[in-house]
Amino acid sequence: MARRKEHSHDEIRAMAIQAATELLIDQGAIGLSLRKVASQIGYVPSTLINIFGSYNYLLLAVSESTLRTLHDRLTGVRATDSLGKIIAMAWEYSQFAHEQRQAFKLVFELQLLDSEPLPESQGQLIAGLFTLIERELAQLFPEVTQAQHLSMSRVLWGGIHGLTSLSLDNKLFAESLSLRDLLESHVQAYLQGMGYQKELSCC
Amino acid sequence: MARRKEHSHDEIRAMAIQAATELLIDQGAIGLSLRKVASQIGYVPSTLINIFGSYNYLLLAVSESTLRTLHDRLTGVRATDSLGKIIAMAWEYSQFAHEQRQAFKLVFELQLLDSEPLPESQGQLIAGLFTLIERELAQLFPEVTQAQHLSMSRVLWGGIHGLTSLSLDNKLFAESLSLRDLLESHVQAYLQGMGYQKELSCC
DNA sequence: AACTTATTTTGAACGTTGTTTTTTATTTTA
DNA sequence: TAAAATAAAAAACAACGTTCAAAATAAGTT
Repeated sequence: MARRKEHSHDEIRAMAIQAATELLIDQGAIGLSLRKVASQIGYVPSTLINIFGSYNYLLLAVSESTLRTLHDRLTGVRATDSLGKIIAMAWEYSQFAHEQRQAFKLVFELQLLDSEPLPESQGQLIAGLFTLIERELAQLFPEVTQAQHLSMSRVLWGGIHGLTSLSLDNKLFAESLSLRDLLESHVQAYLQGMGYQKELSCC
Repeated sequence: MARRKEHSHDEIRAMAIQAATELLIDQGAIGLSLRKVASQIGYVPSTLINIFGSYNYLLLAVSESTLRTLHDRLTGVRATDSLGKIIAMAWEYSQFAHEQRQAFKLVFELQLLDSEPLPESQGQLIAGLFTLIERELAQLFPEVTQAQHLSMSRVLWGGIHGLTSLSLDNKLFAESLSLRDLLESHVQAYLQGMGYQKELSCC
């Protein structure tokens, strides 16, 4: 058979990504498969393989879509000062992770084969998350080099990501502690340790 | 057929865990399967299912073994002071993760079904990692409550784990920065921000 | 010692997976 | 209109985890 031409390839791409995301949300990662996605949108496995290249690349497209949504959520965060903004973004990051648990985990747990190189777009999307923090750091530490902004943004985001990931799998083993407080403690104390003083005249 | 009785169940358990670990090391997570583990040790898939309960539980046993090794590595760390010890353990943690990349990822990415409850032993093993840091925090902050030691240990370990995980997947996007420096910056600055002063008389 | 009963490993079967290859139907081109 | 190119579907394939009935050994009984 051939070319029903009801939908273009780009349309099929979008349909597949959406169907996969929905399956991921209400069936979990275990309930997601190429065949289910295909049947969900009225197509057949081999058609999706032709379009995406492989099942892994379909999952990568889902991951990319998730990252875009996350990035949009983070740019929407507002706060009065840069410190508050970093803390608010940290909280937004963890909230998103909990709301879209399976999709979030997919982003960081999907592993491609050696024959499936990671597209640069995916890397740029993650790097874009770091940039959001670097911008605020430039405000907080105008006297410091950009290389140090880079370093600090990695440490900050690494901690935010680690706390979020562990919390997501209930591996913090501290029921009495709230994730929000942990995130705030991390950001606040690290920046303080790096020399940040909240409009404070001291010594 | 039955009861070759060449090996006890415990022996088969150990053989399977070791074979799985070896497959994991030199074939990657993709090259690991119940059937391969079985054939590697001269048994058959259903035998391993009888013993472990499911393939997932076999993987959980591998994860447990990995956690034990990691814990042993961390307890072997020596340093002159508590701050140095935390930093050294952070570095040891990340080194182990890179050396046993696939096994390390398995620990945090294995997801059980709802019908497969997580054994308490697994939780206690992870909690045991936090305890190692709590002990040092008690030395550094003798005046502070245990609840705060708990909180600080989570923040510290969350950051260490996050930086390590991102580095493991090349998702830090900062080739110029060394993981070691990032870990040290994290631990040092956070503790400083929390009030730690390295034998310094100030103000 | 022979027979019966349990026990335990196995082999075959099942349903599902991603992927490859072949077939078939449609569209485009000559 | 006929031939060539194209694209979707169907079928086949190999591998997976799991289940289940059969088979072979061990243990227990007479």
